[in-house]
Amino acid sequence: MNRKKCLIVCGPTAVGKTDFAIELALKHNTSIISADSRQCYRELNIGVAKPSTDQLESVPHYFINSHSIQQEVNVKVFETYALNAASKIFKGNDIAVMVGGTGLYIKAFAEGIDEVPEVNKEIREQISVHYKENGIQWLQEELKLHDPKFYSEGEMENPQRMLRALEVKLSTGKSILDFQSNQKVERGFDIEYILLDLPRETLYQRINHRVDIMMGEGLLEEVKSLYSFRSLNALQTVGYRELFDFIEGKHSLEFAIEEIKKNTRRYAKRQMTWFKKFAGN
RNA sequence: GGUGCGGUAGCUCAGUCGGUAGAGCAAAGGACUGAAAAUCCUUGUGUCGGCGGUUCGAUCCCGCCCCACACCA
Repeated sequence: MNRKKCLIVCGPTAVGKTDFAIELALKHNTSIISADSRQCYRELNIGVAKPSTDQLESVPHYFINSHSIQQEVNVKVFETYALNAASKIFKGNDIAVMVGGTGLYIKAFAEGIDEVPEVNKEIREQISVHYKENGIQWLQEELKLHDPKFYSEGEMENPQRMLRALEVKLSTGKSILDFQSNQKVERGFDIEYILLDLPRETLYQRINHRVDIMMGEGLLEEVKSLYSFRSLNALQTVGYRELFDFIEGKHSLEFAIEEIKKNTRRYAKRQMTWFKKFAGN
């Protein structure tokens, strides 16, 4: 029996991953698993640069429009979903195509992510409330008290990591660091990375241009229609946050658009640090 | 034409009572185990507008010139 293979197309935003992956999937007569933490939401469209309707009809896609912004989607959800999708695809194909820009999701799919028991929802909520009221200093004190291992080894200036560390410790009694094995799992299929890249200047021009196109397509109207959901994780997204600020009168539309471009460029830069590592393997 | 105020890092500016300079933003590099388009870390040499003068030494003081802004004509 043939060994199955997943081709993972990665690269910074606006580099041309979508078109490339469609061609690749058509060539192998297979399906695509998206590894994008925002395109999975059906309520998000213009701002997340989804494949076109035609493209979605030409190749079956997984993890596009598969969730609602009101659902909790995270790296574990993605890992489970993507592995399931891959096994479905491999029933009829030797090749699967994955494409996306979310480095952590790709890593979880390719190398696995350690199992951590569900955290207690109430604990999570309480921690969140306390943090909002008392700031990072409170988190530092709590971790010093409850999770000295994380306090000495973890990222003690990074609220998101600290929030997670604290909720895990208080829910399970163990430090999050003790759940982390740093072992890659064996997936039972081969993985080949295809890194798409462009000169920085060209990429930045494409990003700036794409933002203008999104505005022309009605991004502002889409954002307005989602305003009441602005506090959801799914809406902590470049292109949406900046326009929420504009809607609230914090700055002009021109400024918001420049911010979207800038934040997209920064995002692309962060993506590259993930993909350089993948491509190096 | 005259007067005033400026010309310092890509941008906005601070500063050096004369010993060749530093913040914010931008930018670059990096990290990443249930928010990841998130979150966090690191990185600051630039003819201190030009040419002269004074001085051991000038970005700083003096002179002239150029440029910008404001006001007066």
